[in-house]
Amino acid sequence: MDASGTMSADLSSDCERLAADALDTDILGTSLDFAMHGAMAVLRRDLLAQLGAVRPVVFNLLALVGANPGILQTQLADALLLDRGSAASLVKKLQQWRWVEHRVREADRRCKGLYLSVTGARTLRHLKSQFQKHTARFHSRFTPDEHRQLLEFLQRIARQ
Amino acid sequence: MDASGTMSADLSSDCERLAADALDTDILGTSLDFAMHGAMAVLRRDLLAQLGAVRPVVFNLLALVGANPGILQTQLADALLLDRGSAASLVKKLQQWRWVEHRVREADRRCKGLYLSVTGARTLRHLKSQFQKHTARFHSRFTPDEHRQLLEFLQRIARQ
DNA sequence: TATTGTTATACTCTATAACTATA
DNA sequence: TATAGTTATAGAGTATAACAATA
Repeated sequence: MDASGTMSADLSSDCERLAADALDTDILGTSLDFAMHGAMAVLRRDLLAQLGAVRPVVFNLLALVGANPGILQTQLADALLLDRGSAASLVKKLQQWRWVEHRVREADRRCKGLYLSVTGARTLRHLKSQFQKHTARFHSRFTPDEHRQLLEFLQRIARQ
Repeated sequence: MDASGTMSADLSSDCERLAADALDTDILGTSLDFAMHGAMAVLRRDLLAQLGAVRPVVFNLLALVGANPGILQTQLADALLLDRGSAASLVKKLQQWRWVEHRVREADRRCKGLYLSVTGARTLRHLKSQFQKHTARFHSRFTPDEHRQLLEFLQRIARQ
């Protein structure tokens, strides 16, 4: 349609856009992948703005170390859905920032238990309060039942 | 816990991992962001394996051009949630592969309408059948009602 | 001045693979 | 031989910004 609402028979001689809602989204309209992509994009943009310079994966890692003092890198990798190399790079960065410390386990010197530093613990508390603001904005779009249901749906997809 | 099921008072002298299901997931357990991340990872891995060398975004782009002959790059960018630069790079690649062609609109020579080539149309048909196999694997985890509900939930998040 | 498209560049995220040290 | 961790590299995906052509 052009601006006056009539069909344009020849697009190549009419630079009006097809109206956005006149676009045929084809498979995209019912694609789980694409709907997920869109939801992720919005969620992520909001979370990034809320956490500032801290990446979401760093927040997740801090939360896990905070809740599981002595956790190993390989366990972090598993829980965060990362490979060992990516987990190692992250941990190295967090150690340079002095947010995380490690102690080699004497019983098996290959293993390093990870712990939050005092600074790391303080940072985590701050990030959690920021995360709560982010979470609240999206929780408010769902009833408690809907939210539980959505989480269950997502976990059903993630289950291998 | 160690292998015998007793608590280890001193982790630093015990290299047993905390059992995976004994990990405290803290906020990750109820985090929409993390659940979404996990679901996306599984969906995406499956889709990549099914589409072979073709990236999901390329499939989405082909589907849109196929369903909307003459569509503009900026419209593609909007629909695919990309910026114009990324859309331009994609379109350029697809033109080099001879899957997509363009015609400059004489009424406004800034605009290029995009169309599938014969090869592109054939490729799209193949990719759609591959995509269906992927889709079927995940649809089977949901009743039709649940699937509709999940899509609606995701769109509710994506709505700005 | 606004819009379409182009190009170069850079950053995030993650994977792969080769490596060391320890068991 | 297997496991924990390290490091270098590469690729996908996307954003930013400066640019040209057209309106």
